[in-house]
Amino acid sequence: MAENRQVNNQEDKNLYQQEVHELLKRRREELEDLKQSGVIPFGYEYDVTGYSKSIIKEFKDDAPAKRYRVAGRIMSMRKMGKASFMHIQDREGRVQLYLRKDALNEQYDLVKLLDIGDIIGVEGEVFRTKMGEVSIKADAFEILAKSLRPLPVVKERKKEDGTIVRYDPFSDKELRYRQRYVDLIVNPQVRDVFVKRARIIKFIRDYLDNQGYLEVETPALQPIYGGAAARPFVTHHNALDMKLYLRIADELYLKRLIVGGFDGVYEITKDFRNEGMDRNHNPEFTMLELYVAFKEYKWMMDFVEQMIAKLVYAIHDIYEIPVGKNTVDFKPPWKRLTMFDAIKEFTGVDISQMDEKLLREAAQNLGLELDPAAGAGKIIDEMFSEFVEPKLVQPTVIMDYPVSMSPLAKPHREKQGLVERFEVIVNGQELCNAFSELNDPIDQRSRFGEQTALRERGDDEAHMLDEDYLRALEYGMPPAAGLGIGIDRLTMLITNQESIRDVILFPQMRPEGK
RNA sequence: GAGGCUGUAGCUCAGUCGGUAGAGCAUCUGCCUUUUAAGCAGGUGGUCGAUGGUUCGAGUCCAUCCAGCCUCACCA
Repeated sequence: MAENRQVNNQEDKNLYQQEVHELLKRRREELEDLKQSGVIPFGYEYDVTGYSKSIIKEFKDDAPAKRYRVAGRIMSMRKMGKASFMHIQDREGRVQLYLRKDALNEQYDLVKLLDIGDIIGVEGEVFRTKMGEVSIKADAFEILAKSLRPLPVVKERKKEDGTIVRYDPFSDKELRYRQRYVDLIVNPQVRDVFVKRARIIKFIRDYLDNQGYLEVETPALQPIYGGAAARPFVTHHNALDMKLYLRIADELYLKRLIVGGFDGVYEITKDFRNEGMDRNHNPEFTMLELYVAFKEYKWMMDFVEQMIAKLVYAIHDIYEIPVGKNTVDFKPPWKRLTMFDAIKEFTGVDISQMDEKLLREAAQNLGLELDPAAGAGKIIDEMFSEFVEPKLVQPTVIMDYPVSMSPLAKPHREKQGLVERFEVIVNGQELCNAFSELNDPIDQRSRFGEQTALRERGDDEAHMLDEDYLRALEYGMPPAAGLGIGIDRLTMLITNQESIRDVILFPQMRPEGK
């Protein structure tokens, strides 16, 4: 009850502000004026025959004028008494309109009721103005949606060298994320990032489909979560009266499908992890996972290298792209280092023969502060994260990880205590994670046992024992290589965005309170 | 979770030592039929994030809270 009242108060307040605020009030009055004069301020359709950029591109000064019907949002206006110029924005970009009284006759009176932000449809001939801009001379227009809120006005000026100066850009990050629709309208570069994101996902999907891999869907609601070390979101199913978790990874279900006889499956979907948020973490994020039967991790290295390089080329037409202050060259082959060699290269310390005690000493000599509970694997990971990872700017494959950090990966065929796992590091960050999949059910059970022990010691991110997954492995899973790529971070890299919030349309935010 | 920075008009921002809240754009009125950050003249518009305190007086100083960003921690 108290909650309802609060909501109502909030609604009242919003209504009140809409009533009172001068700019909102004015637009509502304009809307009434339009209705009074018999104009429908929210049209039903518009038969569009041309788009801004294409129209401008196809224009020829010496050819007969072409007619088009265009539709878009008014982004700027210059009203000059009996003639007006405006730019409308459609899916391709912007085009200038020229509206004059002697072409529009009595309809010209409506022009004074148009605002920046309104969506209109316009019909007319293309021509070039005295100042040289290809424009559309309107002989009719319709209002398709009257805008009732003032759009942030971003003015642009083209300098003589062709570069565009933007004045008063809509730049408040909080407002941009909360009102992404406004961000997309006024910041074309934001739109571009999300178009690229879509192209990235489509490229990957096409690439995998063309190689014969099957796209599948596995449960997002899971009774037992697994496949990664993370805390889950918990929910409840009413009819079954049971606790369910939102997936933190797809891995264990996809490998069940490898058991089932599909020999190449992938999924591109949302995972959910109940953790802190920062420039690299959003509670829901998009993962690609791929599993290929009868292959192992070195095959997967070649595969990822090719796929990512081709992806970068498909998006940018070049392998070298700017990432932050650096230029990253994705052209294969990429440097490959074992984790031990990488640590040796950047710290001068050879840890390949060290036991936990020696490792601890070596780490402390390098100035690392260690949790006393940290085991050998954790210490190695710390050393790597601290001294190596930040320095790897160019794509680098790091391989052969300690077994204790990889409970689902297959033991290294030659090196005791390691698994056949690799990550690709770019610009100091993990781009993907992959390994030869553990298919020995006895070994897998004992790995789960170690995780259970960790869980009992209070590590709530340790893996849960998944009895059904073990049952599946006991039927026999072919050897397989698996790969995980965070699509959001991949997109950050390829579009050179420094925050995950800039590649997610609606990033998670605290509730808006006023 | 800790520290730092930020919050002033629809947007982008100034605001000095505590002394009657400012600019540009948007918006309104008037003029203007090839303008383009259109122009010219004149207006409107503010719970200074919220609450409390100090003070004769707070946008400014103090405390608490809210939101955002950054760094660290946690975490892939």
